[in-house]
Amino acid sequence: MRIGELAQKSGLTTSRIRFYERIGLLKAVDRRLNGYRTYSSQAVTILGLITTAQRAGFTLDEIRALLPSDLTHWDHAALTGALTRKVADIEALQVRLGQSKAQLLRLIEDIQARPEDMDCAANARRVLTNVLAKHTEDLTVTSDDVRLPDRTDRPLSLKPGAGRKVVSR
Amino acid sequence: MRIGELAQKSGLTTSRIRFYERIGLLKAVDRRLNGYRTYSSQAVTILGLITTAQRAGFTLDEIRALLPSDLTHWDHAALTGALTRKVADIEALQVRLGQSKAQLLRLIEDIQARPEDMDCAANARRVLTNVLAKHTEDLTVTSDDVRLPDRTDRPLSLKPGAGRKVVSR
DNA sequence: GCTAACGTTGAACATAAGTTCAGCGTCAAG
DNA sequence: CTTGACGCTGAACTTATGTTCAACGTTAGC
Repeated sequence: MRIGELAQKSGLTTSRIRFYERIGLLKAVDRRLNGYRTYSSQAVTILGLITTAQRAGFTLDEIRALLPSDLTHWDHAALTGALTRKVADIEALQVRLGQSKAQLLRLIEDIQARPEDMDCAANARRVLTNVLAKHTEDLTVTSDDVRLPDRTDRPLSLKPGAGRKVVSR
Repeated sequence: MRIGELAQKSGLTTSRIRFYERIGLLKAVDRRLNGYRTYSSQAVTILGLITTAQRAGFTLDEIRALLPSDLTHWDHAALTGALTRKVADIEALQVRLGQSKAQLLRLIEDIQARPEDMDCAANARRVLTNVLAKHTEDLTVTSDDVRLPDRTDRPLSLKPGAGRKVVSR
């Protein structure tokens, strides 16, 4: 089939399919004499796998490292290893999400719990102090701490090495 | 204080502080006659708030929209609204994380549950079919469905509008 | 033979949140 | 007076995941 049909069958755009080829992720492609790409029905499966893996939190680089050229011949060890690590990543993120959610809920309550006799400015200071309490602790500790406190100070997202970043320098 | 001291006190880099100023996020800055930036101790608080909000999943744009120029004068309604929406975003992501994790665990089990009498190729096909089952359903349904199935087909991350994307076109 | 739909390419653009760099100015100590 | 640390600017670069565009080639139907 040509690229348009593959796009339709896989639900991806043609630009995305060409992009995957360019970065070496989709190698199952041939060329007709006129230069048109041709795909077998395997390509649909591969694209399905790619988007499924993406949904599960794998980057395209990770997927490329795991996807074999022959779909019937996987690297079992690497695969289950990567899957297990991804589960751990997810669990770590779940923990952080729970903490963030709890902090937000506490904050919402705290804002609404302004004592009748307190003016807004004072309330703001009170809430502000509470919000920054944990962070400031971190800071004062960090300032002459040797082991970094695991970098929880970054946006919430499921990135490959989200936990243990080794700054090679 | 000058920028270096603020960087040290806030734990951010000077480039990051200048960047925040450039994008209009940190307005609490004055200039000496020599061109050097000067900050009050409020700036430390503001930077602390910014990184705390970032950790909780707010983008810099969102933070800019919520941060008042006067820390004692917040927009209560906008703030609690944003906080509540962020909690909802987190809950949505928690659900997706749970699903992804469950799928990965199922997949790991499935890979290891290869029947003794089945060769690797056949096992690969079996597992592959299972993995893609849900996705293929989605696809066949989507093809002539009116309401989009809520775009769960994208990487896991906590982005502002992660749930309900309105394509204005 | 024309037109519409499809295909090709390379390059540029988009986003978010910064970092890095070159080239220059300022300031305090020795 | 020199040196080193600190500061300034604007521009370019980074990462990941694509999209968009212009300019051109191919093919099928009429």
